[in-house]
Amino acid sequence: MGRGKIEIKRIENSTNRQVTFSKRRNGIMKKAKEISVLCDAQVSLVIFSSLGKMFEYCSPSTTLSKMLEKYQQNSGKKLWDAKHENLSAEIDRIKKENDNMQIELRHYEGEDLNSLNPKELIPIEEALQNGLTSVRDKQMDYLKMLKKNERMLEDENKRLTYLLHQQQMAMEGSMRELDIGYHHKDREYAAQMPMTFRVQPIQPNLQGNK
Amino acid sequence: MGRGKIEIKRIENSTNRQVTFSKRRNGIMKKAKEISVLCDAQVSLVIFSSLGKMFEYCSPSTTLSKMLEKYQQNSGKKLWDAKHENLSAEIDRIKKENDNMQIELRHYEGEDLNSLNPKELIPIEEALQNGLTSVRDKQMDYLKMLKKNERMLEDENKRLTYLLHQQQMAMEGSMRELDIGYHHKDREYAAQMPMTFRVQPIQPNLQGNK
DNA sequence: ATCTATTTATAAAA
DNA sequence: TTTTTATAAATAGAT
Repeated sequence: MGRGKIEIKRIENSTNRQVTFSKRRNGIMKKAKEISVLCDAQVSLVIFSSLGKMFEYCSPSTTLSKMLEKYQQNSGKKLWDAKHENLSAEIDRIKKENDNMQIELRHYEGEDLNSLNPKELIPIEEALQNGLTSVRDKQMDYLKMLKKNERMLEDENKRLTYLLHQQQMAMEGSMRELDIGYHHKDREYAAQMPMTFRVQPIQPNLQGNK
Repeated sequence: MGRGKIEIKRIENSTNRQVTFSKRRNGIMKKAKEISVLCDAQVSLVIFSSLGKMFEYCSPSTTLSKMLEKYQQNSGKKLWDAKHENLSAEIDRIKKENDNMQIELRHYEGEDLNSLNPKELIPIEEALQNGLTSVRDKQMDYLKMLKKNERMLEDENKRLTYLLHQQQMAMEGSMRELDIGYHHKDREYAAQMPMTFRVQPIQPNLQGNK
């Protein structure tokens, strides 16, 4: 339908091909619109040019998504279901894993044991025994740590008490030497001592080192 | 392009509409094929008639799925991603659940305890203790069942031994009465007794009743 | 379906 | 690209 008849085969001349594409694309779009209107049909048309440019038509009464939904129902073919199936398979796999763990947990918690025979009880008992031992070891560790901290605090306290006493003695001595007629009690001196001179207790590490 | 020009609006006559649909559908399919070949383009065309019948064309160099994949990339529009996202969310949810159970299991097995503080160890210890108690109770149940079976077997054995002895005595007695000159020993009579007369021990129930 | 008068699409040229 | 125009192709209405 033009000045000359053409064979239906790839147009080798790139420019001609582009021009023909443009014209025929318009033509096919127009036809798609027309059949939609004339015949009350639903059409979806997606075209990619050889250079990857995209063109689309979809009947106004529908959407591409709806069309594809119907397409799948109608044809039984799968469009995205490869992905869906991958995801679904993944879900099934994880759910199974989940169920197994759930069962294992319940067994550890002493439930659903009737479904097990005596031989199957043995590894569970062992695991529980080991777990219990580990947990109690860990608790013991914490206890030891607390005790150790306590001892450290006590030692530090003794050291500080000693230092404090020494200091007080020293100050009392120098006060007497520089006697200026006032006789203060020890605790009053202590109260007047500047903050920076007071002995600070170390901060005990109650968390242990983790 | 026909005997008369037509307006592009819905054809009210149902038969005409059907016929026109059929003709134009062929036309548009042909055009789709032609542009595919002539211009090296990729075309996907899906048509539903007003009665819901489906027709499809897709360039031979591609598939509808691939086209739609490209469509999504190109347009940024989402076709199926609502569904995908649902599934993905489901997967995430289950995976999280999974991880939590995994951690719980590891704790029960006495691992990764360093990430817990002393307060958190207590419920685990309790659960383990309870689980261990339950498992051992169950094992005890099985033991009791075995013992019970054993007792039953012993009782049955006694009963059978008694019956056997009684029978042998009875046979010995009648043999003497019908004495025919031969003097068989007891065990030889027993060996000649037909199978059906021999005492069968009951089959003990080693599985318990579950 | 098939025919065919007519409209429409478009190849080649500009 | 778009327009032009000669011609091929599509198709409306009839059969």
